[in-house]
Amino acid sequence: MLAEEGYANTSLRKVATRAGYTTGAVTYYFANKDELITALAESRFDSFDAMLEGSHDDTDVKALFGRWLARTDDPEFWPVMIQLLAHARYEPAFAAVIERRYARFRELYTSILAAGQAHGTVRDDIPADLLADQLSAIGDGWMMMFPIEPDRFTPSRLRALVDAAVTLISPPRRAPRERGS
Amino acid sequence: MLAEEGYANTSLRKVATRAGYTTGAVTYYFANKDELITALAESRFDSFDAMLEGSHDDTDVKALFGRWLARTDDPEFWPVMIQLLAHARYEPAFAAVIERRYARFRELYTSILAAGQAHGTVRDDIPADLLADQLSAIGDGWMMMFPIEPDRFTPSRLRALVDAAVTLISPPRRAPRERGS
Amino acid sequence: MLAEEGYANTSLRKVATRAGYTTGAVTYYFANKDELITALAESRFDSFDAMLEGSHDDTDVKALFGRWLARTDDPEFWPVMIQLLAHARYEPAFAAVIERRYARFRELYTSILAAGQAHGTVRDDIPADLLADQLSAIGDGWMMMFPIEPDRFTPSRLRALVDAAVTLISPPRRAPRERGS
Amino acid sequence: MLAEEGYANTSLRKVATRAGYTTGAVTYYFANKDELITALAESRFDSFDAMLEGSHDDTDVKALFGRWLARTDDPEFWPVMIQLLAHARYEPAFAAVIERRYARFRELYTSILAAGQAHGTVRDDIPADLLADQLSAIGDGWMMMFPIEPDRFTPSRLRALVDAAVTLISPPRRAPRERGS
DNA sequence: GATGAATGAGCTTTCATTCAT
DNA sequence: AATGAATGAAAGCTCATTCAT
Repeated sequence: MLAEEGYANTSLRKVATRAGYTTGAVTYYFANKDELITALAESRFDSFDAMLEGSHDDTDVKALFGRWLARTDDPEFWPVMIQLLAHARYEPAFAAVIERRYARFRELYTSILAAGQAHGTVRDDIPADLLADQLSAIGDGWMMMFPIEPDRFTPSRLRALVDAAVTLISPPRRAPRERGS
Repeated sequence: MLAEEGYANTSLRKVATRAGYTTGAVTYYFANKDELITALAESRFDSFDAMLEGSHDDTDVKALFGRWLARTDDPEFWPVMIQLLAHARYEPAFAAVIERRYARFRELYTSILAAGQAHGTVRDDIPADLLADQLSAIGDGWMMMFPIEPDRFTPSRLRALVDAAVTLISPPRRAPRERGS
Repeated sequence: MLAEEGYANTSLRKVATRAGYTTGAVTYYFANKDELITALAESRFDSFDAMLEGSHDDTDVKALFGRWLARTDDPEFWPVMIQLLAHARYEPAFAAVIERRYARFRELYTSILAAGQAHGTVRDDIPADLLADQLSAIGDGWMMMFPIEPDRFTPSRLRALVDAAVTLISPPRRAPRERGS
Repeated sequence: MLAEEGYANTSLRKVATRAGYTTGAVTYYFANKDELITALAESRFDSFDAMLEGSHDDTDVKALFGRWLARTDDPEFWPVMIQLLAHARYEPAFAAVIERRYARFRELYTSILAAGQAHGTVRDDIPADLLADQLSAIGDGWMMMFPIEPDRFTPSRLRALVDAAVTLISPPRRAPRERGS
């Protein structure tokens, strides 16, 4: 519902009906709308965690991005996240959940990138935590535009974007060009 | 109101009251809520355009980012944009406005970056349009997290992020490890 | 509605329907249920004030009681007051209205009784303010039982109660009885 | 709950939670809300009866009033009674309980006052049953105002009110103004 | 004896919208 | 240009009640 109708148009009533229950049944399990939304957010982050778990001892940044992009398989995943993130600011308890979860992601990214720097597969002229922030921002930026312009995100364009991102964080190649020589 | 209360909590009533008018006055100027929100979006993009106008014949990418970040002076700017963008998907007429405006930005970015590549100030191993997409995504990603975790965006952190972004798109310096060999 | 159904069973919906309007029309005039109830209370006290106005420079306590009892003409008056008073405790703003209004009544009673004492028509072995409190309590006590046992309050019984109350506050008659002599 | 929140805000859910049970447990013992509230009323009247039992062969009206006022020790007693009485009208089965119980009280009062009249401790120019009604009304009147203006009912004011009530129903002393003649 | 799931109706309140004035 | 009255729908939520377990 969040993905299809947006937060503002998502009502307990509609959620209940869609689930084949009455409104009362929903409020029986979730004290209020906040709790319902927060539960949804936690569940989404859980599934996201599970995805990352696989790449835990991985230093392959490209594979990581690939998994992130694989989310576009489910055309609802990103739109849902956008609705949740956009609303977070106005539900402090909910914002706390997001802060906590996001912090974990950035830590993970940072450690992966730091490992990459140690192995020489990631450029080391920028601190790992800054690189993690940039990659995280790139992912969020894509996520934000995807619901608005899904057509721009063709598989080939996505591949090109991933390749470009990987190039950005790779160490400079040996002899880039005979510039000025 | 959008920034302070979020889209879901913004009503014509509240907007009218805050403006010192009655609800009827609002509906006199805007046929319906969509029109009001779309007008707001256009106005925001206009002010954004005006900002970019200054850097039109500019090839200094860092200055461009700086202007983008200068928006954090107005703590409402980014939150408003997030609310608008998050809602765009569910208001097709409104999404069209955003698509059109965003396309212009990316074109501008692309031309600036292409100019930079021609001058050798921007790396040319990635096509300018892909770089523009990445920079745009980075900006959007920051914008999205800012309303949720404003405290993370200290001036010094922002400066570090800008510097890192500039480093990412700069031409690779002579590979450091070649130096001593 | 208050009289017929009681506070707990009085809904804005029902009030609106009974008035031939929609719920929205009610909430247009009264921001919320409290305000509606408070407005009703004020109006009731106003009509009560008007009643007392007539006896302002009156020292005839019996006439005063008579007017109070005349309220039983409108079989709704007392039940409404009971509902309002019973609910007052749980609506502080509303309780304030009642406190203020009741204080005025007691002052008026006190001044009337004091005048009666000066004229020798009211016993003076009890301070006027205490007498006023007692009379006020008697009136409230009747009011409270009336809605529950209306049948007990026949016109003749009411007359007897008024006469008894007047006797209670009258000065002892000269030679009550040859008791003990 | 009745005392603290008022009848309109008292739900089976809240009662159950406060008792440490589920709603189902409440409906297991009480077929419906009416039955629960009626059971509460009976229990309250029982405890009130027990109080009166002690003064059964008592002719000391002052002591009787004293016991009535002692109820203010429990700041919930009167508010609960008010909620019950105010609601009685709208629950016929419940009103019947109150009628029956109140009738008993008045009978008791009447017999006590009649005994007092026989002993010369109570004025006999007003029939005992009317006096009983007045005293009952006074008690109810206090009870009604207590929850709204508890601060007015200081111990010393209560004592003064009791003394005044006793004076009201006492046999007239020799008329003071006759004294010196 | 008590729970937990669920219903269905109803509540107060808010809202976008309409329209006569 | 703007108000004020009113609608009608929907919102989030609460509630008494039922009933299988």
